[in-house]
Amino acid sequence: MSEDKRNFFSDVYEVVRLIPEGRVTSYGAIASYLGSKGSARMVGWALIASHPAVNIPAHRVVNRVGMLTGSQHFEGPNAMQERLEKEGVKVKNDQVVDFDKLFWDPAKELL
DNA sequence: CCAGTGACGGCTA
DNA sequence: TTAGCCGCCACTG
Repeated sequence: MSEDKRNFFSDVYEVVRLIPEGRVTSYGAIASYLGSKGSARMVGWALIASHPAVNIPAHRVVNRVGMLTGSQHFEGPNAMQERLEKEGVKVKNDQVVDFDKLFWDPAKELL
């Protein structure tokens, strides 16, 4: 594993950890903030690699429509949804309710 | 080395 | 408006 890639991973972890409770963001937003716009897949891939290794609220990261596409990669098929609801984020059919209101853009909020 | 796949996103028909 | 295709980047077979 190259140093560059590891740096990218660290950046992803840092941003994800900065997400406030009850708020969510998208892979593309993080990718864009890190300068890898268009490579949202890398963000998701980084989360997979980080999931068992680093303790980060990956459940607060969803796709651009607010769908819990990665719920299957968690401890259970609905672990991600339950965690979100536990933080006050309502989820309906693997899909975040009021996603546009709960959306947390690192490029704006974090600035 | 080549082809297929994937926690995505934007564009075109 | 909704549905489908292509592009990104790294990994696996």
